[in-house]
Amino acid sequence: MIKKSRITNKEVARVAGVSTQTVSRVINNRPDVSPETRQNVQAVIERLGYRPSAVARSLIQQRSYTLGVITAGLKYIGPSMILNGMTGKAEELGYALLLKELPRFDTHNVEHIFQSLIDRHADGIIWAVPEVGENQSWLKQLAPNLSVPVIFLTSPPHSDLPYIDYDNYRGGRMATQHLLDQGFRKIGHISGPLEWLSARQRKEGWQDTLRDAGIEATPSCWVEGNWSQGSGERAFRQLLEQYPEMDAVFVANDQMASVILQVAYREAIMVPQELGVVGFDGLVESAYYWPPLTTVFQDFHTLGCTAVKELVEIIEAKWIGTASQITTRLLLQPELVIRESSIKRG
Amino acid sequence: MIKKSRITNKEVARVAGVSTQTVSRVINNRPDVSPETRQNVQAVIERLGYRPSAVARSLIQQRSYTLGVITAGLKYIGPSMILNGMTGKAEELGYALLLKELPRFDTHNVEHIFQSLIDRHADGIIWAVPEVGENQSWLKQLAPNLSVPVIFLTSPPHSDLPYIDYDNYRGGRMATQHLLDQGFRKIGHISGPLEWLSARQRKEGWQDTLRDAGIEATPSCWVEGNWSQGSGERAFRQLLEQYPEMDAVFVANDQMASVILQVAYREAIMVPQELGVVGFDGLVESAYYWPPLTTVFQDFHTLGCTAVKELVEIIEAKWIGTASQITTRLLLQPELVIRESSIKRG
DNA sequence: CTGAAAGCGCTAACAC
DNA sequence: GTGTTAGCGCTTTCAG
Repeated sequence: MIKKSRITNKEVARVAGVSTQTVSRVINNRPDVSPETRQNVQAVIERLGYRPSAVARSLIQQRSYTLGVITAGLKYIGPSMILNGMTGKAEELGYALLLKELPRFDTHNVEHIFQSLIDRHADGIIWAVPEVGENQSWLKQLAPNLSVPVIFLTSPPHSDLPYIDYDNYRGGRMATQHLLDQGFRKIGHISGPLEWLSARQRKEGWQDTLRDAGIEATPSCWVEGNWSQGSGERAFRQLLEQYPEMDAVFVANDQMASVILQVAYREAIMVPQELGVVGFDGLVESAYYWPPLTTVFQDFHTLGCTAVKELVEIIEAKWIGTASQITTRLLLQPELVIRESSIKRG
Repeated sequence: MIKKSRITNKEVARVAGVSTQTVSRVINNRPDVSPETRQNVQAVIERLGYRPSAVARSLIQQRSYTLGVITAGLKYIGPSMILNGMTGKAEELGYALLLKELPRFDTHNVEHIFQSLIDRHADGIIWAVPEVGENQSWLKQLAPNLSVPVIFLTSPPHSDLPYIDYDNYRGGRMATQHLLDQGFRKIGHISGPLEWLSARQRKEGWQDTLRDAGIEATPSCWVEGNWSQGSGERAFRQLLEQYPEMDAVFVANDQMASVILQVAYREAIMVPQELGVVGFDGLVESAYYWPPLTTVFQDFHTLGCTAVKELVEIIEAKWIGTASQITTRLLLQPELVIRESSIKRG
């Protein structure tokens, strides 16, 4: 039962006729309380609907069981699926989540965001913002000086900070290799904005795989998009023009790929016969595009789960005094989901 | 600058040679401090990188400047866009967000979720979970007994609790009326799952509008989907069968509508000439469907903003002692976005 | 204008 | 087993 006003330890103690200390022992399941006393106190707690104040506890224990999450772009599905994974795991592990969202992906001044999380005694912080432009370089200097552990959800920061991410480079390679395996040779690319590390990595994967196959990726083979549908259409039309012999295209995300499928359809370019298409991200809807889209699947939900799990491990280790040397560095492997858009039929 | 270990008020006081009280006055911008003292203390604060503990403050002030948010289905775009709106407004108003997500939309036992928020001294709670089945009836009994204000992001709870939502019923009417205006007469409907209040409301809007136009919506005119693409396809095929004379369809969300457009295309059903289509939600991608989809737009971002704004107003009013009678009840009006999928050409 | 004392709600450390 | 004392970091009295 939830009570209108806050019941305190003291009141419980008074009603139960014991000291606040004993009440404390009971709510913390300490062994050194006699069964009768425990039962009695327990009963009073239930009757009064007493709940210990997490705030007071945080203050005395110097632990809040709270994780700070810094994200950006919640209006896109990727970041929110990551968050979705985090909430579940956090709940499971008994941590609450304090959420902050940057106004833009490339927001620069984020020190006050960290501050506000630390002011609230967050036990650890998850930086779930993609690396765009220079938005991380200075951050990487800041992070080691923080009093709480931070884990990055972005590719290798070229430092010794803990991180977890999907291997975008390998994803790019997988997509391209798959198209090569299908017999496509003139493989174009529509990238994300190159200020994004992940866009660069996907593009490099494409480029290197072609090179390994003895094919050179000239500048006319690719166009830069900005992840959005609109940019996908523009990029595709430009690519058709500057690379007319193209027989397949690796698109850096599914949203742009969806538009490309539609434009191709309208322009009577047969997919996959005349144009193989592979996307990236593995959005649920990509299975319903026409034709169904082959894509590189990243499990954002798991990414979020894992981030929380790892961070909590670091926190607890630090707490127990175990080597705080748990420097998590995980590069998760994406998965190629093969559908019709890339299967060259006989 | 961020410091590795927490600097306390006391330390600042010691270094500055004043009492902790004076430090407190300075950080709270109280007028009763001499300019010199203030400057001196200010300098020490900067130098030491002192930041007051929000936790200690919460404890003494009985206010945490924290809002609890209970959401569900973050892996879908709607809930996350709402959240996106909340983070911005909360930041602006100086509140932090404590995030909880229900494992499922129809999670029943949520008392412990409220508890955990209250344990952490949230100043108010936003219930951003759609009404599904009976998941709210008992909640509405609980809410008035809570020690903190709660605001609902769902349609009229038939009680006196504050809420904000989009008018789903009117949205359904707008969509249907628009199709009628375009000269369509046999207007079918693919609804969301009817355990959802919003699905029922949209359907009712469709039904009533048809009735007002002297058209009866028989059971064969509609099929129930479950919001997903897959269900959309199934529902559409069934509807084609049981309502072959249908000349337009109002689909309860854009995701299902997108699949319907594709199926129609493949089956050589011309949209909009042979079949007018209107969706619901106003997803960004609906503008890129083929043909571009007419849809009922709800601004989720604004919904989230407004929720935070209203809740904070209630909180501050309560704090100032102003009539806690600010019972917010807002039904926002959705907006019809007309695109090609519903324009009957000459 | 400034400081001393008290206490928010809880728990660690030590008595008994 | 249980109570007492002290104090987490801050702010609200109330003196001076």
